[in-house]
Amino acid sequence: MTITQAEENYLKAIFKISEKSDKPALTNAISAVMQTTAASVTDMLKRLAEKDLISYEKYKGVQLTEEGNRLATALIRKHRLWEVFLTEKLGFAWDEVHELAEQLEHVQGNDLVGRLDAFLGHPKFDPHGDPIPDADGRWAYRKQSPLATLQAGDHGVVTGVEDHSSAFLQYLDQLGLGLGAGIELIERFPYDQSVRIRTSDNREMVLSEKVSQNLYIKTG
Amino acid sequence: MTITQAEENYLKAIFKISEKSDKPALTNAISAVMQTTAASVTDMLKRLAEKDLISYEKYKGVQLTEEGNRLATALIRKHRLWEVFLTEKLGFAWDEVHELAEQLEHVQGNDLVGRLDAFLGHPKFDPHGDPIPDADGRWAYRKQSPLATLQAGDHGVVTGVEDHSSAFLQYLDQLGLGLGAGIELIERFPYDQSVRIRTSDNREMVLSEKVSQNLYIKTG
DNA sequence: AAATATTTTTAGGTTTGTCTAAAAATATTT
DNA sequence: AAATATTTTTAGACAAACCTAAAAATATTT
Ligand SMILES: [Mn+2]
Ligand SMILES: [Mn+2]
Ligand SMILES: [Mn+2]
Ligand SMILES: [Mn+2]
Repeated sequence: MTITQAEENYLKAIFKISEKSDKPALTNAISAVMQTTAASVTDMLKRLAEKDLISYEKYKGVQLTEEGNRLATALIRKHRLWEVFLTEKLGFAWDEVHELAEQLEHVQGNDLVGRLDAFLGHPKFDPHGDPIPDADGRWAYRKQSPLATLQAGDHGVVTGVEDHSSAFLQYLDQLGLGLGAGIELIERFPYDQSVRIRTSDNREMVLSEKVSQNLYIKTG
Repeated sequence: MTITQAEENYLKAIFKISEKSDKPALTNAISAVMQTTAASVTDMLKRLAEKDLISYEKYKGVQLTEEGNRLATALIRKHRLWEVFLTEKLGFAWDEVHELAEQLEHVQGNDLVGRLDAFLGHPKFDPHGDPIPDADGRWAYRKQSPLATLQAGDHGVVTGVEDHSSAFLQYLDQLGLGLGAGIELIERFPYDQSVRIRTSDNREMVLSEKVSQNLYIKTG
C-alpha cells in the first residue's frame, strides 16, 4: 500500500482543517487549502477512502482514520524538522523555509527522520513556534495566547504566529519581534483595538489589532 | 519552461551513458539505466528533444544539448552534495545514501544548493569518491587508476569505486578499505589475476580480480 | 412549502509517464 | 544478397492528478 505525494498533501490539508473544529472536513474547505477544484478533491477523497485513510460519506465531508492521522502527523513532523534544519543549519530566514519544506517532507527513507531529529537536537518547536510531534506522534503543548487577548500590564515572550505569510514574518523581523522577543502590553486603544507595547530591549511601539491577533505570547 | 523529475532523471541517465563513450546514447542503454521499456524511452526522448534538452535523430541515439548538459550537471552536483550531507552530518554509511539522494536531488529552491555546499565546506568529492561539479559546472579532476592496473610494489590510497552497489561497499567496509585507506600491491597471481596487498595499518589480504577492477587508487 | 442559492458529485477530457504488442528500421549472419 | 536477428518506433491502453461543465444533493431564503 504505497502513498503518493498528492495523497500525503491531502491528508495534511484534512488534518489542518480538522484541527480547528472537530466537525468533518468539507470538500470546499479542502479545495481552498489545496488550491484545486472541488471536483479534483472529490476524486481524491474516493482514493483516500479506498485506502482507508479517511472515512468519507458523500456530501457529509471526511475525517482521518487512525492510519490517516498517523501519516499526516508524520508528515507534519518531517516538514517542521526540515524547517528547523533550513533555518538553524543553512541560515534561511523563517519566511523562506516553508516551500522548501513542502518538498523535503516527502523524502522517504529508513530512519531519515530519526537521524535528522537527532542531528537537530530533538527540537520541540519549528521556526514559526509550531510544535513538532515526536516519533510516536505526541505533541508538545505550550500555553500561549494571542497578544490581542492580553491585558494592560501583562508581559510575556513571543512564541508563535497565526499568520505564516512572508509579509507578516518579514514585518515582525523589521519590528524586532521574532520568536523569543520579550513584550509588555502597556495599553490597548479602544478606538481600533491597537496596542502599545514595550520590548525587553526597551523600545516602545504600536501594533495594529491585526498584528496582535496573529502574534502568540506566552505570559508569566 | 519547467522540467519534471522524470525528465531530470533521463537527462542524468543520458549524461552518465555519454560519459563512457562520446557516441550518442542509444534507446536500449537508456532503458537499461532507467529500468523502463524502450517504448517509454522513445516517448521521453521526443519530449526532451521538443524542449531542446537533447538532439535526437530517430534510430541514431541522442546527445545532450548545452542546456541539457547544464541541467544534468546541476542535478549530479545536488545529488552528491546531499550524499555528503547524509554521511557527514547524519551519519549514514556510504552504501545507504544513494536512494535518499535520488529524492533530495529534485528539491528546488532559491540558493538551496549554494547554502548546502557552504554548510558542508565546499566538498570536492562525494562519499564514493566521485567529483562534485562546482556552481559553474566545472569538475575537479583527480588521477586515479583501478587497482587492477597497478604493478607489484606500487602503493597509494583508495580514492574511489567503480561499482557503487551496497554489496561491494559493505564488503570494502568489512575489509577496512574505505576511501583514504593506504594500500601497497605486493604481488599479482597470474592464475586468476587476484592480488595480495598490504594496508597502511600493516594487514595483508588477497583481493579478487573483480574487486581490484572496481577499486580506484591514487598512486604516489 | 416553494423557490433560490450553494455545495458536492458526476461525466467527460487532458497531460505525464508508464506499459504491451505490433510494425518498421537497422545490423548481423549465412 | 537474402534471410534472420536485434533494436527502435508506433499504436493503443492505463493510472494518477488535475481540469470544465453539467447534474444532483443540500442549505437558505422567501
Ligand atoms: Mn511550513
Ligand atoms: Mn512551520
Ligand atoms: Mn549516488
Ligand atoms: Mn555518490
